[in-house]
Amino acid sequence: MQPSVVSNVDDPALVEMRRSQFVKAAGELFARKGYHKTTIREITQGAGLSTGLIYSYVRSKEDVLFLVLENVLTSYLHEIPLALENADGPVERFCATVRAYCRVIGDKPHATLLAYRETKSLNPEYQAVIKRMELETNRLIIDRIEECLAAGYFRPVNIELLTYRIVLLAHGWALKAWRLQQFVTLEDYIEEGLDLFLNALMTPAGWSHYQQPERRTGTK
Amino acid sequence: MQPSVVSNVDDPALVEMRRSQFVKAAGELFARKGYHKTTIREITQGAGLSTGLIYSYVRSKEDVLFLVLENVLTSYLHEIPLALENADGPVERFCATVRAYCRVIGDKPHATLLAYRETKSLNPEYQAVIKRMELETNRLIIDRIEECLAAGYFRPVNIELLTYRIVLLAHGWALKAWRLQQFVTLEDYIEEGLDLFLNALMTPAGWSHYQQPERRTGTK
Amino acid sequence: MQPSVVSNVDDPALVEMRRSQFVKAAGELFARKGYHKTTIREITQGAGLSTGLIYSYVRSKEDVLFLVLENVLTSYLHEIPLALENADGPVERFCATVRAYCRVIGDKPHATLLAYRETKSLNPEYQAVIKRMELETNRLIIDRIEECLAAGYFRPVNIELLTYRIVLLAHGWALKAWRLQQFVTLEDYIEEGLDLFLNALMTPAGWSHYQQPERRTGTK
Amino acid sequence: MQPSVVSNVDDPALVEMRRSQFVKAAGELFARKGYHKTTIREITQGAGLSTGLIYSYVRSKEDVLFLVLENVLTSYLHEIPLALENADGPVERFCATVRAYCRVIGDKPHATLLAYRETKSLNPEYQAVIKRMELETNRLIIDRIEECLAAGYFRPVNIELLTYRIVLLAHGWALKAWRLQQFVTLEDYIEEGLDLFLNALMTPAGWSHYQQPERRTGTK
DNA sequence: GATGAATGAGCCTTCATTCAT
DNA sequence: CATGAATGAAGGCTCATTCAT
Repeated sequence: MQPSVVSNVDDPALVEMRRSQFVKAAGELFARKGYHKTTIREITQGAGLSTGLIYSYVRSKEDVLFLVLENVLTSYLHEIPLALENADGPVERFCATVRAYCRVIGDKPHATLLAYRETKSLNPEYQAVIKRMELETNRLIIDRIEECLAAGYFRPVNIELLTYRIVLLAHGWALKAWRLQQFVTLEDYIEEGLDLFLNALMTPAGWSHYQQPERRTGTK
Repeated sequence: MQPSVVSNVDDPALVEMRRSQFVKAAGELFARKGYHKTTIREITQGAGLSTGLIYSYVRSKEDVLFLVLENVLTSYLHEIPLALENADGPVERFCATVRAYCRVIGDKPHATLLAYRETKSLNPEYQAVIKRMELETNRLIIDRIEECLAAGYFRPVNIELLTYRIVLLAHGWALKAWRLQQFVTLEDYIEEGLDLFLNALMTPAGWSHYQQPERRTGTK
Repeated sequence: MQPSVVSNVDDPALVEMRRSQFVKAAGELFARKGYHKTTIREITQGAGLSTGLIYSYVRSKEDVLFLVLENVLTSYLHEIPLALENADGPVERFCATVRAYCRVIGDKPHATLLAYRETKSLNPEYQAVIKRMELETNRLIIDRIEECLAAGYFRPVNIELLTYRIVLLAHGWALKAWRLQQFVTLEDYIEEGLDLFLNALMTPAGWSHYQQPERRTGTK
Repeated sequence: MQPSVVSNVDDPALVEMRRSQFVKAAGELFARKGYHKTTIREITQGAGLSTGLIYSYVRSKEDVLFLVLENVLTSYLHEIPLALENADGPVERFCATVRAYCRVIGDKPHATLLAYRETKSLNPEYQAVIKRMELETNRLIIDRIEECLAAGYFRPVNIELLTYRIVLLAHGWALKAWRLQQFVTLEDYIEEGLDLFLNALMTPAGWSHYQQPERRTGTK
């Protein structure tokens, strides 16, 4: 991994610690007020440190935004795979991943919103890094789909497109949570969404191997 | 309609014309550089007019953003219903609306991205107006769903939730066009999406009344 | 008299009329909001005319201020001498002039305040004209003092200084009216002030010829 | 004292120093060019500091004006009472205060003129503070008058009114210095003014206790 | 003569960034 | 390493003035 954001300070543990302080404060402020309306002073004050110090750990305000977004994406990359630990078959693993993705986003929808809103405020290089990380996250889903296809449990599909449909299922909650929350819980939103996909995707072989959970809406 | 943005100038035709000039220039700049990085000077130059003039037609830079977003939403509200003119049955009307929604957004994805990115830059009052307009647009879909339900062509569903799934189908294209375009056309994206929903929603009665187009992916 | 403020318009009667419209509106606005916080638009709107028109009767905003101030000073020059019509002896004429001066100012204290506040906003040439007019007004007092001296009714005094003491008596009311009004009427303020001066100035010969009004405070 | 003007900077000594730099520069500029024609850049340059810095010590340009005026009034409040140190009897103390007031104003007439000219440029709250300070200054005079009355050295008078006559004596010099200087010195202006008042005010008891200075104009 | 839309210079204020301590 | 005062470029907005109609 490239040392995308450079620091004046040598001690890596200190760098790590200070950055996480700034990123935490900045994340909250950016989510609430937006990147441009947040000042460096607010960030450093929020972190309980002095104004100038942040420039020992970051070259510019833009770096801070990048670190915040990188942080969000990295957490996805770390947390989603944990869901596979207790999942057995290919379909179960697919479902577990979708649920994990949705829950991770449902857990901090503001972070995802922030990514949608402010990624464009980054320079092209940083944007590219963020996009690359999104693609890495997508891979978590793609791999599950391919497992299901390999097992003959899913019909042939455009894998990339299906992946994005699932990404949009997850992100959709963050994007429209302000309204969706009024008439559905996150868990119901997930299950109904999964149901939709499984019904369209699963082969008979798939169904026979898949232990469906109780609640199902559009059974065939 | 509330005269949400006031003007110094009396002649309504002139107001209309100048505003559309400013809105056009601003829309392009906001989409390319973002709201905050765009200056009033750039907007007025883009419109071929002098710096100060814009303040005869708008009270603040924020007003310009509101007008741009209002303009986008209004165009949706006007253009989507046109698709109903040649659609006969309830399901056909539903499909026509979904297609129209997706195409309207596919036509100017930057406008939709702008709405996602910058609505938060508006004051709460303006945000509320924008949200209300989004709900009005949703109604175009809700009405189609209810027609299908009334005719017994769709199974019982959570209407609001289904509406948002369709909204996300349409918006999803704008949000992820940078990647989706690489492996699917808008039309295929639409049809496959529609297919997914119809398979999950349609009753046998629905199928017997609905003239499916040639291309279908997940046949029953 | 120099045509200090020039106009594009030929018809003198029209010039006179329009100017008085603008001066009236401007006078009120300047007194209320100050010269700099008043806009040309407010003035023209206050006069019920269009923005551009004022520049046919005046070269600049500064000209308007000059006209307003000139107007005030001119009115003093016209109104104060009227008090002499019914005044007989030198002392009576002196007193009548002092009273008239104070009353003229008491009548529109805002105009005098405006002169104190905004004369410095004029260019040096205009300031000089205003000062010259003030000196002309002073002459109305000086002449009265000289009459009393010539008659042997006033002791020898520094005429200019005495004049300014009287000017300050009059202007003082305008300058401090906000407080003075709370514990004295203008008429009492005048009479007590006059009394002060007469006691200090009058010779025995003066007293024997002067019909004192009833009310006197500090009699010897 | 209320912290009417707030500062970003903590160190009180620094705040004090910087403010006095800005106030000094601003005071001169305001007196020469007026408040509105003076720019923040001129003030900061005059203080030898950078443009933005002033906003660490002041919230707005208006604050600067307030500080300048407050500074003037405060200096009156501090300096005038010093005159009492060597003054013995009530009348001596009265005269000393009047002289001190006149001299303080004669020392920096521009400051007093500035107060007359620009107080209205302040918001109502600040105006009220300034007026309150003027009343505090008046108290310095009122107290002297009351001493003289208590001792039976002055005849009964309207104290407030007399106070304002003295205030106007002092301010009058600032207001008309441009002309008065041409035919009288400040000291003569003061003594002649005092003389006028004493002759009108003093009781026989007063005279017998008061050591008149040599120079007297209107002797009894 | 009258109108009012258009111009554009200029000002207050903000805030990312620097650097002396 | 940390602090926070200082810098100065840049942007939103106002408004006197012009000029085509």
